[in-house]
Amino acid sequence: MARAATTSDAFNAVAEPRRRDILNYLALQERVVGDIVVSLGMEQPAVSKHLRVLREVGLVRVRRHGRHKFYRTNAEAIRPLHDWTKTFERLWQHQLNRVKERAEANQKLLDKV
Amino acid sequence: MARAATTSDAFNAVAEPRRRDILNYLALQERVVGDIVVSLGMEQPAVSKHLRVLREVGLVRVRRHGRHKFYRTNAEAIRPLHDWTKTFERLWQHQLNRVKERAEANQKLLDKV
DNA sequence: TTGACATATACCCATATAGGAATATATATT
DNA sequence: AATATATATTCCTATATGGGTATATGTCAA
Repeated sequence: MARAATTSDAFNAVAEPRRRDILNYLALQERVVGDIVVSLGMEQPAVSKHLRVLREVGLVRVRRHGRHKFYRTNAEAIRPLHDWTKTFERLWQHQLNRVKERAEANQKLLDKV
Repeated sequence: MARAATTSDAFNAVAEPRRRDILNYLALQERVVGDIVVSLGMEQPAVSKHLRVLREVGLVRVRRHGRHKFYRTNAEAIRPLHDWTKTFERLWQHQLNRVKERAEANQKLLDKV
């Protein structure tokens, strides 16, 4: 089997860095394709292709106005990613505490020397 | 160019669902490869290959004991993912509020009929 | 040393990619 | 109608993938 399609879910879609760039850029306000091309310095076909992937997994929404198309990030589609990562939040806090505690213990030992 | 390597960063590594399964499984306690094979019902070589990818991007840590190897999730490596998704948290809350408000407004109109 | 057990790697293959260049489609303007 | 503008699609290619099967490596036990 090959790798799962980029369009199979949000996890695969956002694995590509340029697509995350696009999502960041479209987060605060909707933008026209040409703006993305200029602002992110990518080729226009590349932008269109990335937008297609993002649209297919629901990460962006489109609105047509004449010959322009306004894209915007659909934050709701990022939520599954957030939810999954969040299940580990407690763990890295715990791991950080252990590192911190050990560092402090070592410091105490050093202080005695 | 082809797709970025699965080992290029955590985003690409966790795009594969079975690797997320493994990370979930190894989150609470370290486990031996054979346990993963049995518990997740995968072929042993497949597990080893997934573990290699996860290890290369720092998502798991290994400890050898005799002929066994204990793997555990390194939650800290998931943090960049969490941080990125978190920047959109405010947005989907906002978008949800808008949906809710509109629903309530529509309900009010219906009540008058 | 030989054999059993645990894990890792090598090899094969079908498949999807991202980028680039060229072209197609759709809409507006004159 | 003809042209310009905005966006999307097609075609090409090099590359990496994940699964399966077989095999290699490493370690323990007798």
